[in-house]
Amino acid sequence: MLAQIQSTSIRPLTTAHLAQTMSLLELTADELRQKIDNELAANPALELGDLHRCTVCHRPLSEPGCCPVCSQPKRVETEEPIVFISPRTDFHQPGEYFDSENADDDEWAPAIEDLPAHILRQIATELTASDRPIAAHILTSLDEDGLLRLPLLEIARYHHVAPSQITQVLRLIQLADPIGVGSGSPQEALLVQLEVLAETRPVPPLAARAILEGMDLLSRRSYNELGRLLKIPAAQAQQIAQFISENLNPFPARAHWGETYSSNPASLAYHDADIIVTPLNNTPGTPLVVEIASPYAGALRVNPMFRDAITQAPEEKLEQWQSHLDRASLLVKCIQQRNYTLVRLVKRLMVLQREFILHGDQHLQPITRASLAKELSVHESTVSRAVSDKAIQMPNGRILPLSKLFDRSLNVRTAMRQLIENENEPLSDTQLMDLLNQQGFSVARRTVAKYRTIEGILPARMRYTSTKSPPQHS
DNA sequence: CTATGGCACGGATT
DNA sequence: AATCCGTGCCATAG
Repeated sequence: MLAQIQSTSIRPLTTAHLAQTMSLLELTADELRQKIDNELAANPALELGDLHRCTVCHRPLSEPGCCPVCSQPKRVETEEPIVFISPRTDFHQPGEYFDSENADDDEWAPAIEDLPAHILRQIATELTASDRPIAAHILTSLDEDGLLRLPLLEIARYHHVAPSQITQVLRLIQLADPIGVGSGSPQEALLVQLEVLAETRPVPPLAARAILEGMDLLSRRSYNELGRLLKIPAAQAQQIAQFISENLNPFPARAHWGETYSSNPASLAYHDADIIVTPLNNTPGTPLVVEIASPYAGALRVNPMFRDAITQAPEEKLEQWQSHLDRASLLVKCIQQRNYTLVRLVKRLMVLQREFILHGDQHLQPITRASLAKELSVHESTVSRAVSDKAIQMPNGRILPLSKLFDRSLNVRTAMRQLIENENEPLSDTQLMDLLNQQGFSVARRTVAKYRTIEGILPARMRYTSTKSPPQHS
């Protein structure tokens, strides 16, 4: 990589160059692709060479040879993450990648893909050949809210398969990124979201029943009636309703739910994950495989013919050509710099947050951008730029903002939630504080209260009724 | 009197 | 330089 950087240098770096490197760092993969596309169109000195492909799986690579995954199929002895730059953002699947002859390099995914494509890409690897047309059928039938208004039986009949297979495919879709998408009703969507949410954090025990039985009451906000239905105090009913409205979304395709029905198209734009992490295999010490999306990586270069031609440039064109050449080489160089920084940063991040990635919120290390910057001996703002606006896809398929890996208090909050979840009698903030301090989290009582409200948990006094009332489960 | 929420301050983060 | 976050102090509710 370093050799490549040096080989394209023409004029020495200026502060303007550095500025561009920094601004590139804060672009997401999609934004970067757009910028490159613009530059490609405007600058004849820049060209797109052939993509390298993995010799085994044909996956596009930024460097010639075999991709890091195929070349290390059974490497389990190291916890060192495998981080590499990928020219595309697709999920990696050895052997099942594009056939090289069918791969249409001209047709890249659009910068902002539509919802069906977004979902399909997430679940593509889990679909069998016979599932594919079904998934396509379902995805193209989604309405604008992300709901499926088509009877399942109809789809089953159309494809001549058992309804159970349909539900199986549908299930995959529902668990994909706008969670709950493809559900038959807002109700169902809420339930799916609730279920997924419950995997990582406690949810009010009666929330499922509230959705199932009291949907109309929820939407009418009649908490008293809801309370009566669930045999709980109205205050608690309201708490549940609040939880639902804050954390769940009956229309998965809409980014936000609430009074603001303003159909804001920007909020519907799902952007790709810029980073994708998967465990290489399921053995305990398995390395993490991390792809960093960087469009055209390895293919973008300065046109060598253009460079040669400049020696014979007509006098009046010389200045313009030279500037084209400079711009082109600068962009290439800056992108390589960007990728290099990103790789280093992500690599370190993966080591630090390995437990979190594999085992969830509780294991998140409260690291700061500043500390990471120090370790990598770069400026803090560099880390800040690199992290901002980017999204990372976790092994479970969730796409979350990269900044979540820098949450200072998530681990404490999850610990606190668990304490409350397992409590026999409501614990006061002070008691919670003591317990948390025992676990090594030094937080003040006042802070516990803050976290509690952040998590939408009622004060101990109000929780009393909920614990004492019928211990029903759903 | 105890448990919480509000306000504001200082230090960390961006 | 602006902003966010944890915390202490104090008022208030129960």
